[in-house]
Amino acid sequence: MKARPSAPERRSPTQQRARQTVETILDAVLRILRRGDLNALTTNHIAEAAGVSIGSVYQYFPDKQAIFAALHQRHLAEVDRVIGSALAQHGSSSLQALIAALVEAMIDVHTADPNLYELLSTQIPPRPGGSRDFSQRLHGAFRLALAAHVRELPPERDLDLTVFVMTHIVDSLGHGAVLRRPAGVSLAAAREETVRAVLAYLRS
Amino acid sequence: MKARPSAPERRSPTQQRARQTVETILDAVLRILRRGDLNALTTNHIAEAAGVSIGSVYQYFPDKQAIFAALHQRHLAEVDRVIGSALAQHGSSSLQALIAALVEAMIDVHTADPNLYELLSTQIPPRPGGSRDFSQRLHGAFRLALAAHVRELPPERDLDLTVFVMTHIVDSLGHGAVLRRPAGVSLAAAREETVRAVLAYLRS
Amino acid sequence: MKARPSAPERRSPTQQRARQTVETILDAVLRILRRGDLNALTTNHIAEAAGVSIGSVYQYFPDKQAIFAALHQRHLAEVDRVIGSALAQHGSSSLQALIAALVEAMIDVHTADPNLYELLSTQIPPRPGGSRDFSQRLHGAFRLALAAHVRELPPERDLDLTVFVMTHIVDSLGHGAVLRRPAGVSLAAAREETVRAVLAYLRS
Amino acid sequence: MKARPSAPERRSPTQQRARQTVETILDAVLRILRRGDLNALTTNHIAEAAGVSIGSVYQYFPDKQAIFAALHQRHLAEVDRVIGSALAQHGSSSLQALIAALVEAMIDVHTADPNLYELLSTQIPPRPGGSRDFSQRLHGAFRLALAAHVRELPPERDLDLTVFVMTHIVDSLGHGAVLRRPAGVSLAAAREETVRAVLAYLRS
DNA sequence: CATGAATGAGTGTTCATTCAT
DNA sequence: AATGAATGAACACTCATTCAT
Repeated sequence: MKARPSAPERRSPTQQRARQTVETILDAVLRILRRGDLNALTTNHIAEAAGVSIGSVYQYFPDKQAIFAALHQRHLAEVDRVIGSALAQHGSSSLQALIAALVEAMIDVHTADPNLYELLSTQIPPRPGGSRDFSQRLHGAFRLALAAHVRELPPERDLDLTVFVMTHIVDSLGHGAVLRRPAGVSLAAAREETVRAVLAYLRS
Repeated sequence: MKARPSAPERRSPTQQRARQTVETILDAVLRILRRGDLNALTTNHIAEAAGVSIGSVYQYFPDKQAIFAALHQRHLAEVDRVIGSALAQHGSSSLQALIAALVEAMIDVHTADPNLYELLSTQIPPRPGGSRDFSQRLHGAFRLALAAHVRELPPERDLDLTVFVMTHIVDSLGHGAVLRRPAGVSLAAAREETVRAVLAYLRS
Repeated sequence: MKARPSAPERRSPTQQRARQTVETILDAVLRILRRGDLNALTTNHIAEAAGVSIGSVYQYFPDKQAIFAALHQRHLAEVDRVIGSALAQHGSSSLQALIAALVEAMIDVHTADPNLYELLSTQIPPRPGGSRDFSQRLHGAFRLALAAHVRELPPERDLDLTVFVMTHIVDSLGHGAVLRRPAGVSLAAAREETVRAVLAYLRS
Repeated sequence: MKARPSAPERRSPTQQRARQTVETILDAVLRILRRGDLNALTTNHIAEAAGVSIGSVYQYFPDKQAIFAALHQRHLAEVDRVIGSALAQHGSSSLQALIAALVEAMIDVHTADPNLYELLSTQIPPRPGGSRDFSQRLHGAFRLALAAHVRELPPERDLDLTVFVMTHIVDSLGHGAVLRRPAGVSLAAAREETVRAVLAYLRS
């Protein structure tokens, strides 16, 4: 926020280093989550995994919760990016293609770090009134997505409700497809089936 | 152990008292969960909330996990009961009515203690191969349910896959309907919409 | 202590049963000690191993210590018996034979339950002034034993001191021979060597 | 980390402080042992007696056992030192003087903290094959000590066996002289008698 | 700013002991 | 007497957090 009169592309070294440290810490958490060692998610271990001192962690995060909150933000940002990209590529395709792209995108986001979403849902207090952050984004995306295909859909659908349902179907199946998939079910099949379920619901 | 020729329904006092204590402890956990105070789920607090000493807790549960495992069993038993009852009442109704009953039943089970299911999914190690216990029950139920309506369904559906999808839709929406329902959406609407989604998926 | 007018060999059933229970409990402790599971020496486990209820244990022993104290008494009684028997058999043999018999006897007593003596020495508070009970017995035994062989011994030996030293040599080597014997040393060799050490000390 | 060209004896403050804390904790254990309050040997009490927090104890010791293991090491190091010093001073004296010096040295080591050795022997698992660490040291010392006096000793003695016996005599009497000495026996007399017993045994 | 030693409230758990049955 | 469910003080240990260096 400080004035940068001359060198436009330069952040103050201070801020840059700080940003770097924050990222390092968040990456360390993801690394631990990917190892699946949920018991290693202690502040001291996170610091060690990040290669910084525990003091430095508390320099940037007021408490442990704040680390997860930051990850939540990063997650939301990625969801934004991924949805935006899906809309850009398939905005003028058929409804089926568009929905498929969105579903694929959402599943991808969640399959990259399957434990992350579970952690966040446990650790981030779901603020009363629904996880606004999250579904507002999907809300907007789906509104855009569906706008071009209104005629293919039954009229009089409550958009809030529809997005609520779609979000949960996609989340839950994307998540479950990675963590709880039964023996005989392939990941690809689970994906296709999710798309099928969402489309069927939309058209019903 | 005392002779009791006429009243056959009596258990030995010893076992009865023990069973009672176990139930008291499990109920205390539910009470804490309902209060939403997830941080109060310590063994000592559970004992206090149950009105028994910490020693009594460990008389019946080898460790903290075992408490949750017992709740898991209770939950599964209730799912069994509820599904069985739905099948009994609507076994010969239309597919729509049957599915609606099942969905309602499942949602009811989960809405009674919305935090419980979340806790269990976090604390009970999902045994490799999928949470067999749980979906096996739904599997059987749906198989029975669908058997009478095969003609209404598209042929060649993979039952494992179908149950996997349905289970997640019902779980996720049942759960989300209670915990994350957006402002403008009523619980009844969420239920109806879940039924609609499941039926649409089944028929697709 | 109750009058037994007619049946001379009969104790009162009450007392006999009590005595029996006490022995059962003490035997259970020895059994646990022989298994080497020192962590299983809890009152509850002792009761279980004895096949009695924990309540019964406290019927006969005011507290846990008292159990070990009773074992201590039993141990002392056995030492008495064994020493007496050695004196009876070898009272008129050579000094060497007598000492050998005493040492063997003492080692036998300690090797039967090597952990017991260690436990007792840890758990029984060594009353100030030396463990009178124990060495008093050896004291008397050795006094008797040595009396017949005064001429073989150097004059002017302090008997208290001599017994103190002998007791410790025998105890320590008898114990160590079982629990800490190095690889290349046989039990028999350790015994012989103990006799040698004691005799050498006595004659020095 | 600061430049310190002239004073070479300084350790990094980090390590020094840590080392200090470790020593403080170990000293606290000895202090408690000297008070004889064996029940106060809890981790929390040790921390309190050391004037550090319980957290600091666990910063340096993985568990309670490790505290005793560290004391064991310290004890062994002192035995080393003391034996080395005895050998250095009396290496060329008579066998009697040498043995006397060794015995005195060992007794001194054990009389400083008579409860320590008992605790260690109870708490440190005696690794199979005999407490190598310990007797190996005495082994070496005695081998050196005896080497110069072979002619005074009977030939064909098994060195392992001899050291085993001597070690136990010295340990047991050194220990007993402090903790279980009978009323009429002075500490000095007990020491002399131990030397006499060891020499008599060696020459037998 | 970074460090990491130090903190201590709090956790899961044990076990000697009591007492209603 | 005998039982064993119940008790709860105490234990070993963890971990989020602070602060002197």
